[in-house]
Amino acid sequence: MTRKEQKEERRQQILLTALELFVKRGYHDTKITDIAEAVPMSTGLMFHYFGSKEDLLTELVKMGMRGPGSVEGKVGVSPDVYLLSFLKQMFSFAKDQPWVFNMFVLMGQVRRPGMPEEARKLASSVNALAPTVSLIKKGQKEGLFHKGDPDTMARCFWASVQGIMEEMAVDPEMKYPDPEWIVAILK
Amino acid sequence: MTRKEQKEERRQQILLTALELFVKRGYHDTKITDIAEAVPMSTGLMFHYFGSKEDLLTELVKMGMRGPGSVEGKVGVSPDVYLLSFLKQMFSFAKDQPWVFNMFVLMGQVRRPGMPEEARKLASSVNALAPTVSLIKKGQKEGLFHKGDPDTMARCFWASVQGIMEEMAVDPEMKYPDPEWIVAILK
DNA sequence: TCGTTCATTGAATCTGGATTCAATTTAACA
DNA sequence: TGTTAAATTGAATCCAGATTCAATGAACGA
Repeated sequence: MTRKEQKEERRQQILLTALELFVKRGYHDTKITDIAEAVPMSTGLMFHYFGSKEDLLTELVKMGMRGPGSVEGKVGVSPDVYLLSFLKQMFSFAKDQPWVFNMFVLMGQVRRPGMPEEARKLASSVNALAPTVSLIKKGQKEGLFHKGDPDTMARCFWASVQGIMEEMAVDPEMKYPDPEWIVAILK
Repeated sequence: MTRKEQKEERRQQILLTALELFVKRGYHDTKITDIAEAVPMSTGLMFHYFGSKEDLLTELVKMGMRGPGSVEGKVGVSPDVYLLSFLKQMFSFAKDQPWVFNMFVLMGQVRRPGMPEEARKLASSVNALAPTVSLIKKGQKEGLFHKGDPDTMARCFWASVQGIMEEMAVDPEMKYPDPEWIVAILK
């Protein structure tokens, strides 16, 4: 089955390359040709591995959904510490595992208007908010977080994180922010 | 000169319509046809007013640059209060002057990769950060804000604001966040 | 070694929109 | 009212990319 493994590896190669380009240049400005060139591989061959540019994006989203992404919150860990460590980990990924970081950014971007419907719906279907909402409620009960609608707070929190991560993705020069700052939105 | 005024008004009409659509659906997914239909006006006529879709975007950016946008910080007002009132104002604009709000969001979006170069460079040229940076330094001196690189802090602050505003722009249902939460990033 | 299947290429299509344009209508102004 | 510039239309054209495809090469099993 070396043949099949070979193919799977090539697929992965394309996915990773596309991920990087999509995040760096934006989906619409990344031509199939650009990805092919970066892999590298002929343009036509891209379609041997993925049915279309949209499919490629969709696959990335699916990959992102399988990933470690979610914020579940373990019992016994206080909510603020938990979110903090999540952010810390994500920032550290930015260094040694850029693809995890990029994936996070992409997942956020795909939800925005103007992105292909299928991928968009998929990405929007994972309600990443829910776990955070209950984490926030818990935090409020414990007096760790300030008052306010937990749902709105959760959205603000992630919207901020998304904004900051995108800033970082676009400008690798940018210094890493202190995760504490971001969690402060809830405190 | 009624003729000229008439034309200017029509131009404005197009700009406002485009602004709304660009923010709601995204630049790439908004076809010239969509704008024309929304104005309403024939497709061809659009090019009587603007040379191209990119020009239209560029004009919007120029308009945004003339606007009230900047955060200057008056002497005598403490930095945190100042930023707070800026956010409050922006949120209230979301209700009665959506175009101001949308413009703010657009200016942020245009800086991102994948947007037309000309508009992108233009929008990036206004260093909106500088005033905030000095505001932050001042705030730190007064002990209002926490320690940290002022530049990074400013970028995080605005990236968060941008993220949250986009969230609001996409989902008008969303409840308004308390501006205090956002300024908390700096405290 | 031979045939078969999968990988690969890149030039030729195809297509969604942006853009153009010749023709038509409108309305300011003499 | 006639003249003329400006507004307007929408169908035809153009073009950047995505997508297809016939041809070629490489590797595997019998």
